[in-house]
Amino acid sequence: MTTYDADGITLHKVRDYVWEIPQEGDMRTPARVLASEQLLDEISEDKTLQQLKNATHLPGMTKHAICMPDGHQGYGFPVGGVGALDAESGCISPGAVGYDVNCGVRMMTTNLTYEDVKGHEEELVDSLFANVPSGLGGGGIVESDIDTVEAILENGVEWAVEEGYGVEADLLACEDEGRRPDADPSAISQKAKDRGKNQIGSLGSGNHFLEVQRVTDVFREDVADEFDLREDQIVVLIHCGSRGLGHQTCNDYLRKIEKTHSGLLQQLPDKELAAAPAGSKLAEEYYGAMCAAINFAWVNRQLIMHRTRRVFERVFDRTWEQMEMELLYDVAHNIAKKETHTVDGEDRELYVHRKGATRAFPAGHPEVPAAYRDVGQPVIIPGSMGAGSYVLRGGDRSMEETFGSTAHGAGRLMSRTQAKNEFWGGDVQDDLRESQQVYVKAQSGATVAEEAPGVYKDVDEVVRVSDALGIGDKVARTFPVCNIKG
DNA sequence: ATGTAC
Repeated sequence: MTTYDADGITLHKVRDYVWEIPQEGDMRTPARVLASEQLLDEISEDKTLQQLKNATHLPGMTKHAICMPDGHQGYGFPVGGVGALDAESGCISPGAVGYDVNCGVRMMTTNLTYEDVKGHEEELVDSLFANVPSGLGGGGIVESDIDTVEAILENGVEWAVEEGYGVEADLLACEDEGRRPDADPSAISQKAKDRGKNQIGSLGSGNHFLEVQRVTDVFREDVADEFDLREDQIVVLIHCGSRGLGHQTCNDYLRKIEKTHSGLLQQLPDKELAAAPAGSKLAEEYYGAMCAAINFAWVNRQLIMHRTRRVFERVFDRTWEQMEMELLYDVAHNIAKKETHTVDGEDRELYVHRKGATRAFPAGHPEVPAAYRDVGQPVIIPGSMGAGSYVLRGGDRSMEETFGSTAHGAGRLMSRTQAKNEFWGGDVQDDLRESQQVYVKAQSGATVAEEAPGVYKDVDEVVRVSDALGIGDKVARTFPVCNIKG
């Protein structure tokens, strides 16, 4: 049997791209890493494998804890991690969802081609930068009060459409039609609501961005047709999350859960995995709060998308309807969701934690929107500013292999601090502009350095593994035209 | 990711 030794943790090769850490000691299940040897070399550089192993100690872990090909170290639980925990006898863990609840991406298609945009890059990037709020701290598209925040937490994108920040069709291209029904605004603290009220419609900082892209390759013509994607087409990618509101919510519940469920905490190998037992008051409250934060992040992306339509109208002097600027899909990267999965022939209710992982339901799944049900749900994988991004579709093997999930991006190779030592933001910007015709505008040079193309894994390799495993299949590839960030 | 610090 082929094995891989990573600093005290031995992985056994199950088959191509599937590696298993066998169950031992207090592990409740084995753990699996889905990666090529090249990616496994990178994944074993930090604490990812130890964190994955630790995750198998969570009560109710089902089949195995999984690390995606883009996995790296996170708070307690790997980014690029999937953990399906029994929703009746298991638990729910905020650290396995992530601080930025419903950090995610959406892609909007257009009928413009690269030729239409060439020569307008400067104007476009300046106008987007001036009109889409970004960076740390406050200032969003809507300045609101607590009542408005509560309506957003309760109603999600429905609120945005009622207020004129979108159209009915936008709802259909969103998971749960843009509204998580289990949201409980009363479970979100006053402090979190205060942080959220002047950040509605704002990108934030870090790896969050808005990018105008062109489609460079189509791999599955039939699926690309259904997604309305074709070569040379201009599309827009928006990557952001729930800002201070989600961050505060994660923090609030970690502290409450550590205190109330200290007995469970003591059984876990890492305090950062703090979890609330299924059925407990805190598990219900956290789930309601997380779902409300999910709604907030959806509205955030919706407002930014709508503002982008307005910017395109001014720059190209046509209406957004004439440019057919339609939402392809919106995917969540950081959530836990109650889902029914078949495990050993039995239907089970599970809290599927996807932290830096994307739902990738295949063709025929009833929760895939009708427009995509015949081909599988769109999966959007942002890469770096120098490498481009991918659109996949949920693969036929995803339900069996990964609880209907795949990777979420390229995955970091180095920490932000390390990135700032290696790169200078201004140089990165000049390089992208001169050698790749990519126009980048950011609030802070440090953010550009932190997000330099060189800090990311090879997105082609990540996607190749997803495709080879049949969990997310390649549909199209895009390359940046201009990018704004925090 | 984040009012970049409990």
